[in-house]
Amino acid sequence: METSCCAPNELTPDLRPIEGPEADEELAALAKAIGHPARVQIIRLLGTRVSCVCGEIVDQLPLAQSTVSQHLKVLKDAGLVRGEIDGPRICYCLDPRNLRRLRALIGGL
Amino acid sequence: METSCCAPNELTPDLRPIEGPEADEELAALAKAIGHPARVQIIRLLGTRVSCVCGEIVDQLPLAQSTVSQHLKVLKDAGLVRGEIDGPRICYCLDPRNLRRLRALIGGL
DNA sequence: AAATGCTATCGTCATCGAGCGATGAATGGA
DNA sequence: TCCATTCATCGCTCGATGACGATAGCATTT
Repeated sequence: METSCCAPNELTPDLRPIEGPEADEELAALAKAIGHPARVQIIRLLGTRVSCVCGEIVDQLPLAQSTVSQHLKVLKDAGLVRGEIDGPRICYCLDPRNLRRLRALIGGL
Repeated sequence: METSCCAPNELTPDLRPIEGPEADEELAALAKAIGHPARVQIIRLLGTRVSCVCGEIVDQLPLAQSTVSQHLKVLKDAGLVRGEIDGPRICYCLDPRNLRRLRALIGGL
């Protein structure tokens, strides 16, 4: 049915503090997840695609499938990317909430 | 003579592209440098201090002096921090230019 | 000249990260 | 039911990272 596989992009305000020990940990974790060129590329890919991508990412990167899967796991664990099962494949998309969170934290520096 | 040890904060516009392979590498490198809680704390410290700090950083962090020095080196290599010799000690300060650069790159995601 | 104080660097160790091929689990189609 | 496709996970190697104590370099002060 071609429903967008990505969540409805909730717009509730983010009340988490922008500094303090927890914010430091959070920022470090998010930044660490982006701290690799391949993962930056993945995020860019997911940003440009209107629909969410699945294994096309593997085709776009000069890396083995297992390696790309690892990078996706890192991004998913950091909360920057979500993956939803779509039949035999898995549909990845950005998590706009945590991306905004990252921008806010970086902006607070 | 208590001259501020930090450079004059030049305001020339940043013409570097915000996306593409080079930008990906650059963003990854900058993010990687921030990808550790201690380094986030260091950046925050340097941001709040009016004057540039030197070894006070060691006092503020629960880490050995050599470890802090290592983290400072990482931040310096990434271009986020500058260190200038000030007599017997070394004065560290943020590099506002590359901090802005980081914000721009993150904003471009 | 010698001593002190501040940082950087070195050596070491444990852990993590990145990369790959091979294997395994789950789904959809033949 | 069996096969093909898709993705995750395992096992492995190797280099990078984080942490520390100890040591060396350098400027100021005595």
